Amino acid sequence: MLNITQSALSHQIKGIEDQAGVELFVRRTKPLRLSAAGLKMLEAAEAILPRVSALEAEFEGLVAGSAGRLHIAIECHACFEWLFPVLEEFRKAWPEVDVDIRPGLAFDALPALKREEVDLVVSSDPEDIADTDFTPIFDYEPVFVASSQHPLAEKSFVEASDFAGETLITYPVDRPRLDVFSQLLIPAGVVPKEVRQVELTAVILLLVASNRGVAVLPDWVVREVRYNSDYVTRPLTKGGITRRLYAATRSEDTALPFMAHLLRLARQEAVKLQRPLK
Amino acid sequence: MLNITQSALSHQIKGIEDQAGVELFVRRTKPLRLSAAGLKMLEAAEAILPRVSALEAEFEGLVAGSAGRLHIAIECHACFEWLFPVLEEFRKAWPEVDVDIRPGLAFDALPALKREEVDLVVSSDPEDIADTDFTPIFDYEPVFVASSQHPLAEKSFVEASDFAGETLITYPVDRPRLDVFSQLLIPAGVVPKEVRQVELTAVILLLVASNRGVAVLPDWVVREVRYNSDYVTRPLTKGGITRRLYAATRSEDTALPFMAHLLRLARQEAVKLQRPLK
DNA sequence: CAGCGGATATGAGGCAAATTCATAACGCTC
DNA sequence: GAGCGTTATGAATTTGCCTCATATCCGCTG
Repeated sequence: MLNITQSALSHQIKGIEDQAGVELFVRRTKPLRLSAAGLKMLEAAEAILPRVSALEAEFEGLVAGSAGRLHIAIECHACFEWLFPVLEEFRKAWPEVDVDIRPGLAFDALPALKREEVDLVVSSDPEDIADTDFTPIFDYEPVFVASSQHPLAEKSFVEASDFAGETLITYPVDRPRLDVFSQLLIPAGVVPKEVRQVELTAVILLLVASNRGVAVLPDWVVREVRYNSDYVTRPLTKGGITRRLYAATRSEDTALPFMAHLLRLARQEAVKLQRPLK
Repeated sequence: MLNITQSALSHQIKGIEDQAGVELFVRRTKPLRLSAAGLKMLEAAEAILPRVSALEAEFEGLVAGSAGRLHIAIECHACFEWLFPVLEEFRKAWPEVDVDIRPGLAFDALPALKREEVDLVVSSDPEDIADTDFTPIFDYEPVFVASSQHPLAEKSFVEASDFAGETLITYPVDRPRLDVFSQLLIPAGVVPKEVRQVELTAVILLLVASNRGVAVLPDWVVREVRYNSDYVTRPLTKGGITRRLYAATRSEDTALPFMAHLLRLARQEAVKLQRPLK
């Protein structure tokens, strides 16, 4: 059964007994029987060995591609909103994949990707990094949101200078990571009167509605309020600004079946987001 | 830290990686970091290794004599009654000892002792077995119990022939294992009119009280009903029969500290049993 | 960006540990 | 108590692990 000679097994048993300092078998009887200590060891073995087998099975699934890890860092703060339904869908298809969203990596996400701390980074700023692929997911437009009572509601579009006297409500991240700053205000050298940082999208909208400030959010975030008369949404600059969202992955992982599937699902979800909701 | 060269460790890691078929470390970075698979393995190790240490600690306690196993078989059916409080006491003193009463070994208990299926047998029939010690615990007297309404209540003692017309209530074990039969009826060649087997002592007493039969029980079992006017107790034969209860143990175990302690506790408990209750 | 230095990997050789083969000892059964 | 199946032991052999020596890799510094 063990593909080993009887002698080797006998030597092994003796070895374990010497190491443990106890007799594992009752030799007084014929045939051999487990002693009290032997039973304890059997108990332990029956707890441990399946754990080891499970680990081996997990590794096997890992090389077969049916299992794996998919820890996601999102630089884009609002992306949670569309990512979550995607992951819900994904989990059903790949139950063996360990899915997680890692918060607190909003910055420094790309180095973390290389260090294998995460496996996918959602980002708007592709860089030319070796062994890292940036797969486009969808385009979006950062749009200006204000209360319909706000003076800027009169304009058909807003520009950098319009922000000079405003209170701008943003997510709590560094300014260069925010589209308003990186795409509009920093290039124009404009600084808003005040910047207020708020964690939740719903709270930002609440503050905007009560005219405590203005915000810039991705179009798909504000699609829910576009037809709400409390708010107005306006393009940034005359033609609007378009940005592209990417999924950054290690090149070795990009072709992984579950990774490809996630990217497909993400693009699908994006299409749904563009549909005006009725 | 491991008392091993760096080279050996590197070889070991490679060996595990080859066997598991996965990379345990991310070599892209400096210093080395655990990969997803490596983290899984670490998780498993942190579950398994303490389990192994616990086993080793248990074995250590075993050889030190502070731990051990004490599985008890009782041939004598009623012995449960006095054994239980003894074990309660014992557990407090030897928390590391695995104490249990093994039912269903009422017969064949001594061979089970040799086979190390149990570690102590309570028996009234010492045999001369090699490597087996019989330590006396206490003497008792099997006494006749009947309803005070029963005709035999008139006699000052009962003898074998008195049982011929009676319904005898016994524990559900083979007749030779019952004191009435082995000590009285079998030698005299008497067979009761009927034998009814009942599991619980309390139920036996109930049936006796309602005059559905008579019984023979150890004196310490019936001490509670001795002064109850529903019952009478009478010696078997004029002088009464005396029996001795023994604890049978493997000779190698008899001197074990916890074993000696249990035997002492058992003898102590026996003294309490002999005291008439007030 | 070259070059340095610490960290990790590789290869060959030696040695200890595990396996095997041969056989002895043991415990049952008849 | 002979005979058989089971378990243990010892010596020879093989396997596999460790060390030493050295190569390679990677990040850092100037």
